[in-house]
Amino acid sequence: MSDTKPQHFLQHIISQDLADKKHTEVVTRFPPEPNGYLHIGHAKAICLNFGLAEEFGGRCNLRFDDTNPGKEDQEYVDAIVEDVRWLGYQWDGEIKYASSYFDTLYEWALHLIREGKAYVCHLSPDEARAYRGNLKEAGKDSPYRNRSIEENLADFEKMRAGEYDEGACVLRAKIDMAAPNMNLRDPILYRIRKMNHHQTGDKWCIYPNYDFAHGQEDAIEGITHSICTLEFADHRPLYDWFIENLPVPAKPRQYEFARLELNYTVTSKRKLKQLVDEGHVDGWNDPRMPTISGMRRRGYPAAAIRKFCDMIGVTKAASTVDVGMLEFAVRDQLNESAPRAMCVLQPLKVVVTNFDGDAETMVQPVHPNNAEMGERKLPFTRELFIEREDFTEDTSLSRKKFKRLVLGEWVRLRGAYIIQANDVVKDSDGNIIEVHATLVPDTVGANPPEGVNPRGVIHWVSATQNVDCEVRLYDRLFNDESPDSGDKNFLDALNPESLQIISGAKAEIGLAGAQVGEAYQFERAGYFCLDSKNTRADRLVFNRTIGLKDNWANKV
RNA sequence: AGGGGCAUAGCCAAGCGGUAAGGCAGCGGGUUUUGAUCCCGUCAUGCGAAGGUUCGAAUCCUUCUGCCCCUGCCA
Repeated sequence: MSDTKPQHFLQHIISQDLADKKHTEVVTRFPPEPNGYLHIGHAKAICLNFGLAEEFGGRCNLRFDDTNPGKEDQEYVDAIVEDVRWLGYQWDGEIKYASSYFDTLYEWALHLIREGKAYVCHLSPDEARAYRGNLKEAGKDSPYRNRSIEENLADFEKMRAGEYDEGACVLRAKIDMAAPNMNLRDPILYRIRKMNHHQTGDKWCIYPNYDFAHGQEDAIEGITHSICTLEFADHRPLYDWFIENLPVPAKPRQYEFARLELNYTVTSKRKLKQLVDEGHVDGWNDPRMPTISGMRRRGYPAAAIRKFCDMIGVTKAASTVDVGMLEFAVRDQLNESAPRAMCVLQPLKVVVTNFDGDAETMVQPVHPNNAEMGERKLPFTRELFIEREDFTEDTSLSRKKFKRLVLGEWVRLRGAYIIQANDVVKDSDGNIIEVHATLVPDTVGANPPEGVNPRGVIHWVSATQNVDCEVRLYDRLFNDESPDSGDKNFLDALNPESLQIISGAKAEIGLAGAQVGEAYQFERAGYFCLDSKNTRADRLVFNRTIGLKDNWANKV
C-alpha cells in the first residue's frame, strides 16, 4: 500500500525526458480557439497543461489558436482569459496568439513552395473532395500539383494580395494523395477568408489552417510537450512533417490524451451554443451549464474543479465519468471551506409561548470543525420560522423515520433550545399556519432533562430578525444519462424541473452581508452562493450549488 | 490488407513477469446539537475472448472480438 499518487503516462514521459536530459525545462500550453466558452472538458486540459508545468517547475502558455476569423470573437477571448485565471492558473508571460505568428507562417509557406513541397490548387471544394478519395480508396493528384515553383510563388502572392475570391484556390502541401491517413493527402495550408480578424484586423485575407499553424506555433514558443486530445493523433504525422520540413527553432512533440465526457451532460460547443441561442438556459453562465462560467456562477469552487480533474486521471481510454464524482469534489471542498448558516426555505411560524421579552442571543461556530473560522450570533425570539416540512401532526411516524418536530413531542433547534410542540393554528382551509410551542429551560448547549427526548435537530430563524431572500434550486439539466448519444435529439432529454425558484425564504440575519463569490452551507439544506446575475441590493438571490449528501432519502 | 487509438468492478483508474493500489458509487456499523462531516469494515480467485511461452502472465507471443476517431477551404 502506497500513499503517493501514481503518475499518469504523461508524467512518466516528462520524468523520463528530464532524466534523459532531452529537455531541461518543461514548456506546455493551453491553446483554445476563441469560438465559444470553456467547459468542464477544457478544465481538464487546463489543469493538465498548467498542472504539469507547475509540477515539473516549467512554464505554461495561454495561446489563442485564432486562425479562423469567421468563427472567433473578442468576447470569447475575454471570457476564456477570465476562466483560466479564475481556475487559479497563471500563464507564462504575455497571452499568446497564433495570429501574431502569421508573418512567420507566411514565410514558411513560401519556404515550402520554394522547396517544391507546396502548391496553389484551384480545384473547387467539391472537386477537391472527389480528388481526395475516401477511407477505402486512394485519392488522385490535383491537376495543379506539378505547376512550377515560380508559378506557385506568383499565385500565392496573388492569393495574399486579395486577387482571388474566397474558395477560388488554396495552398496545399505536396505529400501523398494515396496515403492511408487522410490528413496526408495534400492537406490545405492556407485558405482565403476576406474578413476582419479580431486581432489582426484587415491585414490578411489568407489564413493558415490548424495543421499548418499549431506545430509551428509550438516550435516558436519552445513548447516541449504539446498535449492535445485523441482525435488529433491522426494529425501527428502531419505535425511532424511540418516540423521536419520547415526551418523551425525547436522540435516539439505532440502527445494525445482522452477528452473528458460526463454523463447527464453535453459538452459539445455547438450544443451548448444551441442551448444558449434558443433560450433553454439563461446564457453561457447559466448555473446548470457545464461551462466554467456556469459552474462559477453555480458556486462550484475552482479548487473543487481542480480536485475533480486530479481525481479522474489522464489516459488514452475514452471514458465517461459519473457527474457524481464532480459533485463529490464540490461537496468535499465546500464542506471544508464554507461558513455555516441557517436559512428556512418554506417558513412555518412557531410561537414560543413561554418565551417573553427581548431576543436572546445564541452563539454558534461559523464552522463546526474549525474553530478558527469564528462565531456567529443568532437572535432567538418569541416568534420563529422553521421549515414547513420539519413539522407534522402525524404522531404515528417512527422516531427513525421522522427526526423532526411532531405535535406533542420535542425537537432541538440547532444551536438553541429544545422545544415541544403543543398546539397548531390552522386557516379556514385546514392548512397549518402556526405552531405553538414551549421551550425547555436550560437546554441551550446542554443536554435535556430526564424524560425529554428530542427526535432530532432542525434549523430555524427568528421571525422578526432575518433577511428575506429568493432561493434557486437546480437539478441536472438533462434526465438522460447520455443526452448526446445515438440519433436522439438532446433537447428531448432536457429536464423540465432543472430550475425551481423559491421566494420568501428567510435567512439568518448575518447573511445580509453575503458577498458574491462566497460559499455558504445552509445547514441541512445544502451549499449556497449569491447569484452574481440576479442579486441586487434590495433582493438577495441564492443559488443552491449542491445539496448535502443524503443517505437517507432513498432508504426509508 | 484503409489508417489511427482503446479494452482491469456500476463509474474513473494504478499495475510495466512474482501472485489485482486508490477514488467515486454501493452495502454494513460507530460518532455526531446538520438525516452532513468524520471514523471503521465490506466490495474483481478476476484483468474483452481463446490459445501459447514460463516455475509463475493483467503484464510477453498469436489469433479473435468489441468500442472510439479520421473522407471541413473547422479546431
